[in-house]
Amino acid sequence: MTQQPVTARRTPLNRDRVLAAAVVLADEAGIESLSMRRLAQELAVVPMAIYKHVANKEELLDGMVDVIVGEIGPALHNPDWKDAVRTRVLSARQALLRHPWARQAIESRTGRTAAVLEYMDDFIGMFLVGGFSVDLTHHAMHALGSRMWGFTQELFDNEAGHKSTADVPPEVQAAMVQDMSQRYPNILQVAMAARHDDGSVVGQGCDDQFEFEFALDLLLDGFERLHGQDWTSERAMRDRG
Amino acid sequence: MTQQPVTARRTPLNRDRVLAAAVVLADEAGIESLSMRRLAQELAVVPMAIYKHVANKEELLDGMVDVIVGEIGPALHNPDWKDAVRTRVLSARQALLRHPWARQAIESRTGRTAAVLEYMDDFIGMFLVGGFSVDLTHHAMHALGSRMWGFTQELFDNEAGHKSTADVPPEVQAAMVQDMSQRYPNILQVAMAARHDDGSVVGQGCDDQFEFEFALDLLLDGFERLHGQDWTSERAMRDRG
DNA sequence: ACCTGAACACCGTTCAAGT
DNA sequence: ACCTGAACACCGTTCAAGT
Repeated sequence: MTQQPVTARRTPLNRDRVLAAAVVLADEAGIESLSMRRLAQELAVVPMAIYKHVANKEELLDGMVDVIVGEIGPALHNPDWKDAVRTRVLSARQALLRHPWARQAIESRTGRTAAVLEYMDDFIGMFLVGGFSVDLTHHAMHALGSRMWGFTQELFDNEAGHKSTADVPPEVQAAMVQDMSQRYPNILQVAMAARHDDGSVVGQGCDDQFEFEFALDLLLDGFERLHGQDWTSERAMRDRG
Repeated sequence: MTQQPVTARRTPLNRDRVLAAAVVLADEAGIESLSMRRLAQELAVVPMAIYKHVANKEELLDGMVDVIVGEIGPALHNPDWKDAVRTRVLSARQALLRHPWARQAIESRTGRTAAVLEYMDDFIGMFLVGGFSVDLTHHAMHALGSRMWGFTQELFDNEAGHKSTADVPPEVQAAMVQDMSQRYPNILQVAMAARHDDGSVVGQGCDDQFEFEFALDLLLDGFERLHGQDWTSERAMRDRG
């Protein structure tokens, strides 16, 4: 029997199929490998066919971010704002962790799509339902910044590259530590203090999830304190001078 | 008299001249316009000549980040850690604001150059000199995240594009607000509450510097509190369960 | 040994020629 | 009217041929 043509050939292209394929391609080959031409190839389609469903590459990336936002759990209608916000941020983080490229994509977007605006609107709603003033909510959103999307700037690269310090000869590793301790004594101290299970050097073994929650809770506790004392930006600006 | 050849022709190329030209080009034409070929043209040099001074484009970007880091004021040797950190972060912010592309460049770098490591080492030193435990310092650095470099994720795009809401007809603006108030009522509330001098809509009129300092101080106050109660990550993890 | 033009293997997107 | 091949105007980087 003859081989069936790939499904991509049979079912007609549509926006969702384009976006889904783009997400898979970015997941598997990395965002730097995502090109209109490569994507078309993956869809078994001529490059220009994609332009029927997204205006250009920018719109493709917007759509991909929308897909990720769609994977974030819904906002809880919960009077306990702290729990609601915390839960949703950690849900966003889970979605982000499934798609390593998403962080960079979100950072690079300048405009905001409808899906993103909806997410933010819901997010703001959690503070307001929790009794926050519009004023404090505004500044809290700014303070959360990218943590609203479940990510933080990493201190050190923990991407591919040094997944295994095992294949570096121990004497070379020792020399590196020696060198680091002279050049960057403070970094070394901090790196050594961070628990590590594998005896590796910098940027390893520190628990990203713990770091994320540490910073998140620090901010949430701060918001709670300000909320409790009826903080207003006007008063804060007066106090500052 | 004959025109002198451009200085670029006469003084031989070196790494610093290449980096300086790249910074100027990115400042003036935007980071998206910075290509090896365009940079070569700006230096009145054949494209391949640049490769004598930087291995590839990645290294060029690394070097450009180093230039910006070099513009940040030195760390203060100040027992008042809070003042020292605050001052330096705001100095970093000034440097960043002079080079709009720098934020994206820093975010995109995975490895860390010597200049960046030095900056971080100095930065850590401010906490240690201030009496912080290595443990708390570690987590504080993570919590600061990109704020260490003087930037935060913007909530809304305030780049070029809507510098003047003036040229949008008022009836169109009114219709947009009407539409927003139905779709994204919470965003609209927050946007309206943010003071604005110019009667514009979303993302305008909110004082970025105030927002930055608000979040920074919230974190610094949090660090101070934890420091005062001899916080340790071990205890925090035990408490969390 | 050093320098560099041409070439290679790509891009995103336009456009006119085909059905 | 729709689709698409070829073309355009770029990329970063390799490499061999020139000095």
